[in-house]
Amino acid sequence: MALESFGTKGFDSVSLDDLAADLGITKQAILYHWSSKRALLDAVIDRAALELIIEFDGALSEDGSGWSRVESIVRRIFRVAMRRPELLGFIREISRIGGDASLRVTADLEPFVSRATTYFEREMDEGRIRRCDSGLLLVSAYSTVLGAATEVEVLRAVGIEPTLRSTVVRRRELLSFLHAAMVAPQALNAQAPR
Amino acid sequence: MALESFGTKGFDSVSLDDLAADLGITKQAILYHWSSKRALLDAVIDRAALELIIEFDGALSEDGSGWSRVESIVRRIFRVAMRRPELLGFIREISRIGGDASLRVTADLEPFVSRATTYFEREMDEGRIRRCDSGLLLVSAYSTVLGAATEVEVLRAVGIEPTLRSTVVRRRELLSFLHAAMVAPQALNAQAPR
DNA sequence: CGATTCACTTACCAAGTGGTAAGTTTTTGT
DNA sequence: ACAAAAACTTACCACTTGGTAAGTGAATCG
Repeated sequence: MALESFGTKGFDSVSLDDLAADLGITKQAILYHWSSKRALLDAVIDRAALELIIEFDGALSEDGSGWSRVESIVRRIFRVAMRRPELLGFIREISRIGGDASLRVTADLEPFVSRATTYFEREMDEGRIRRCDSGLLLVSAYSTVLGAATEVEVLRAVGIEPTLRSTVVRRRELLSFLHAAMVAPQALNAQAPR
Repeated sequence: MALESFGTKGFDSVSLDDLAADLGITKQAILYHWSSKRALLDAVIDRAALELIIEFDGALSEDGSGWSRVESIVRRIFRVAMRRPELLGFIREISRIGGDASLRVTADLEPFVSRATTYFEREMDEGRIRRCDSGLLLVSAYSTVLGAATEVEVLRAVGIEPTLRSTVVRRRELLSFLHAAMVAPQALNAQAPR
């Protein structure tokens, strides 16, 4: 699948010949279905965005509120990062390519982003999440989770081998990190920063 | 400079001819100094790691303790992300390339990582930072800051244009996020980010 | 049945790719 | 001053790139 190659090796590093060879067909068979490599990228973007939304959007509709739902999303992201690392890698690759590709993935994911920020806003209104800019909170949480889930090399640099067991530990630590960062302090005298 | 191109466009997307044209020389002038494109990459890795260490390592030696020093590092990362985005982008690119390149940057940055985790451990011992795995804390903080500083497309997706003013806001929000995540509850009384 | 459309493949192509070989200018050491 | 080494350039080369043109066998349709 093109998504896997683009996500792990990068768009420019994967030739149509490579892709075709993996699929056991010829490059021209690909160019028959998509008019150019760039058109193929657009199709892959749409597909990746769809899969991401399917993975995560459900968590926003789940029962439970406040922290428990955030926890649910984080667990899903970790699951995706473990089972489909190329999906998250692909989104990052698109960000780097920039231009039209970024606009496309942004547009594709807009409904999900919109739902997530709306959800955060409501939780803040009800005092279950520390008040702050919901968009920035989403970015912080996103990049924190994505980092812990995908920055394999960085993890290795701090002496953490990406084994299954360490992933469980990592997820627990991260949830604790996020919990501390996001959840509004209950104690009356404990003042939130800022 | 090769670092800039590799960091923004990706290693495979930048040809030696492109690089040479930017520098106003010929491709073979590059291949005279480095035996291959790959050898050039190694040199750029070493240089990038050196510059990163110069930028950040000083913050670990600064006066102040606990949160104030973390804040100092975050401010430095933001400064680098604003002024030299290609540097952080390059590190991410190396992670994606993987293999020997990753090992090299890991080895280059090891002294800094070592100092940072040691610092965290001490702060935890003295109760100024919430106790947790220091390596994972570093990764979480690293990816959170790097995300807020560099994930321009993601920020755009949540409706944040990367202007100078928004960066200041973003940094303040992020410091607040990190403060909540890292600082031990007991230490909340005295120091909160402005 | 025959024609047409579909889903390819084979055969190319011009423009690049990293890299080599050999020649040329510039700097350096004595 | 002059040779030698350094720092290039020009000229190539084999190979890969995305993309085009034309042909081919199988399915579909009237």
